Amino acid sequence: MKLTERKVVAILRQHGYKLTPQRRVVIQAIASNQEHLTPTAIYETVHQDQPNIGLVTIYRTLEILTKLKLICELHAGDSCRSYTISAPGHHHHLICSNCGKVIDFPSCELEEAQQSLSNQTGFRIDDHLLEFIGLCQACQKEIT
Amino acid sequence: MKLTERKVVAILRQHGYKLTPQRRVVIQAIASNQEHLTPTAIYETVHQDQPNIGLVTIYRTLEILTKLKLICELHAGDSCRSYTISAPGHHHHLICSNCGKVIDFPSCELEEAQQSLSNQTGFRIDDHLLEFIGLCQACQKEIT
DNA sequence: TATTAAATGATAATATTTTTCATTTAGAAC
DNA sequence: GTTCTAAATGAAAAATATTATCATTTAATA
Repeated sequence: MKLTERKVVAILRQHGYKLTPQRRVVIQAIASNQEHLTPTAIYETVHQDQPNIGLVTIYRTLEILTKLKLICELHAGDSCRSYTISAPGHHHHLICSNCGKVIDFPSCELEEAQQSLSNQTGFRIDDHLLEFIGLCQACQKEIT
Repeated sequence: MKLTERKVVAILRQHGYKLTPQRRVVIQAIASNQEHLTPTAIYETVHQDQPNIGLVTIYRTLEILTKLKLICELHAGDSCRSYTISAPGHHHHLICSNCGKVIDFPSCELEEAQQSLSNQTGFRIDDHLLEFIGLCQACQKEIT
């Protein structure tokens, strides 16, 4: 279960951040969208409800939400920086390269690989980036 | 064993691309560097040998080399787009977050996970992005 | 309702990437 | 070696993305 809009809002507050209407719409835009969105796409979306919002505010909000791990930054595909609402705990993403839909999954079987890699190389491994890219069912049909 | 500068040059030619001095120095810069480099970093490096080279040429060369899979694009870390010389076949990267050093490793134990994920979601999975991020031995010492 | 630190928007600055086009050049043909 | 031609280059500008600055506004608290 991904975070809901309400929870994100609550956590933001718990961390001492003010809850502005601008932040609300940014969170809503991300949370209510199955796809991952670039900063510009988010800007265009929220601009409909909130015509005065500045792009800078989008960037600032994304920075905070990322820091608090309320949203995730995705890298695969065309855009090198797009966002989706976070699932709790350690997880990864499966992304549709056609429509951008994101599915997250918790299982991570990399612990072992990571350990042996660490032994072999002497690296201290802190983190990893894993994303799967493919076509969702709907897009498979659509494309054929 | 990663590709050597010579092999990259040969493959480039085999595919009908001309071998210009500019492309040579770009390849050399990437192949001879243990770290991963951003387009700008490559530009600054080659600029020493070849002061007239344009940044555009860097971008164009990187595009071709990536298409031919002679270099790999990395995403983790600060810069969302940097390059390292390619290892042959399917492989992934372990990156030092301090010095940028890149180690590649062939083992990929994701086939199984990928299959079960595909079954669960109905996605057709085409690709995946996996990078490990940590500190190399030298940097571990340096930092403490 | 008043207060204040935090947040915003406007603007500009900087960085990154792509496009356009006239000029140059690598490689093939002779 | 010379000629030819498509491909590649560099310069410049345009387009896009991101960050910094600062005066003004506002959410949260008292």
